[in-house]
Amino acid sequence: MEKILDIISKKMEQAFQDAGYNAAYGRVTVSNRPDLCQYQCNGALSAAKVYKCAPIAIANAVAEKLQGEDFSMCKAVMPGFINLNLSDSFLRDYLEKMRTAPDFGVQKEGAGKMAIIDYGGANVAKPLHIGHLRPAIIGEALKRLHKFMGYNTIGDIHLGDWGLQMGLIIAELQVRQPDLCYFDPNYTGEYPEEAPFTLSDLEEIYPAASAKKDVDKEFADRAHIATYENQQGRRGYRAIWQHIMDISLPDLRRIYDKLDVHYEKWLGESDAHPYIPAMIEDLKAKGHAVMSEGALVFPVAEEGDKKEIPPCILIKSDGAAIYATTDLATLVQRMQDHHPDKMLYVTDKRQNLHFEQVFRAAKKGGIVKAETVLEHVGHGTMNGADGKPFKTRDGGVLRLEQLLNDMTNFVRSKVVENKIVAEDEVEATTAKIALAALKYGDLSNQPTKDYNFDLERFAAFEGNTGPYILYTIVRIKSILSRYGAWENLPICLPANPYAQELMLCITRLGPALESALRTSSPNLICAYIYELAGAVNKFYHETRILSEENKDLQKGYISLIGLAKRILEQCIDILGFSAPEKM
RNA sequence: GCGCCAGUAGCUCAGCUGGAUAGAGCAACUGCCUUCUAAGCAGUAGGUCGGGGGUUCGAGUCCCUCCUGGCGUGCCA
Repeated sequence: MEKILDIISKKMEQAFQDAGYNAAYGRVTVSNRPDLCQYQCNGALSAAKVYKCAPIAIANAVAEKLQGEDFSMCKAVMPGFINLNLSDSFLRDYLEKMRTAPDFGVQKEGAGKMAIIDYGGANVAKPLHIGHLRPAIIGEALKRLHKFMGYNTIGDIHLGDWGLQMGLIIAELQVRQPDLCYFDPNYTGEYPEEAPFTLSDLEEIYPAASAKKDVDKEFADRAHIATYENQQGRRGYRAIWQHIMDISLPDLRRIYDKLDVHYEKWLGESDAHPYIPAMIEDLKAKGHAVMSEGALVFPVAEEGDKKEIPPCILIKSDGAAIYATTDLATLVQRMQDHHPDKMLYVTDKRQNLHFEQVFRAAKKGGIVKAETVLEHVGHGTMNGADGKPFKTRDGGVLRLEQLLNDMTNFVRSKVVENKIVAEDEVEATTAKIALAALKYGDLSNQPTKDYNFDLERFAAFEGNTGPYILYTIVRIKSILSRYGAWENLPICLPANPYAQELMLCITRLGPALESALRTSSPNLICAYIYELAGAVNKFYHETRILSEENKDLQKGYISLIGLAKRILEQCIDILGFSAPEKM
């Protein structure tokens, strides 16, 4: 469906033209003075400069040309604004079309296109911690948004399973259990099916090894060698690597499931490895890859750079591949397998330069097409309530699962206190509210900004929070279930100002989703549904629905809140959570 | 040094391509439940938009400069 702003802008542009002015001045925007009008056009003010006459004269001339039954008001006011109100019938008809159209008539700009969203970035052998929350939540929301907007989507977790951390674990394991067959270069038999370590062993080994490499240079060297040898396919190391994968992945999946975050592809850096040699040869042949300071690099600096862009390092001086190498090889793989039109990387914003380098190399090297969209969605850091980096009491990093448990426990106590749901529904309801609190709390911030995590504020049952949105939906559900069949009732004319405001708010769905997509900003969806929920609650408060005696009017009311409910549910589904029946 | 980002109410943040009176939430205070879930609604109070210049009829928004904080800046990811 065409957006209202586009419809009335066209009419306004025509009116400018009819009045003898450039049509480009006719752009209409949502009013910033809702007390005066619904929509406004400021074009006469800018036009006045060019045509050298009073803005109000232009506004008057244009307003006179702009007539039609779509408007209940079209008025020029000082100093030269043109204020517009839609007619009630236009509004009703537009909403009725939204109600009956698939996906509310939102324009599917991604139709026929493929988008790959790379988010998560979990490392195997390391427990998920709070640093993994944002990419998971933001990435999942962006993926669902793309899907809703018509894209074919693939979410890829892009595991960290190939870098130095694997070498560190291998090296540390050798220190602890030097006699294992994996370390015997002459061993030719089958390796045991059972790993010589457990999940909790791994979770202890990695941080220990990581700390050791900073103080023990000899150990660090061994870890680098192990990294390289593993990448080269040393049998025993690959067997250990497989054990690590087999132990880690189910646990990662378990926690992502709890977050309602799901990946179509569980590929990692290791999967890109087979693509590296040919890619390197190709880049060498094209003259892009050159030796510098002992490493093979791809210079990506360009004229006009404001700062010095270091070259993209392809092969380190010790022979091993690096992050940039696997990212480029992953692009080769993705282009071959899926031919994506767009790829989004959701990671910490501090990796911005890295992606700038990789993207430049990918374009210059012909790995992706010139028109392939590559975007780094760099997110900020989640800090503690005090604004400082989030630490546990003993100074460690808080596990993601612990964070989720804390939130769940907090919410459960409130759910129990409220006594609205039956005892056997407490857990399911709690889980939904906790997830909404956590995700909405995160997603309502701009992705790029750091924010402070405050459990009590996020889970607060009032204000701009996930629970507030859920509560609004639950209230509507309650009315609809008492009313009965509501799905096929037509929208009626706006019978009161609250209904009108709600209807106007509903029409802004499409633009809200579009700008969220365009700027990769799920927070715009949050802002939209907060506004919509507010409009619903005001309407709810001011309008008796179930006791309305005019049955046609009542049908219209029911239809209206039914539409609002469907939109709210669609939006929170994009954000990655859902509403309970009661709360 | 260079580059990027941020600085808006006591706190946490919105503010779309410059436009009419800078908006929410929390905290504070005040009303509204015998009536569809008060996890709600309505209201009061609170701001020289980091400082200073400039462009413009008009600047939180654009340009310059300074201050403060964070981050990045070739072999980690």
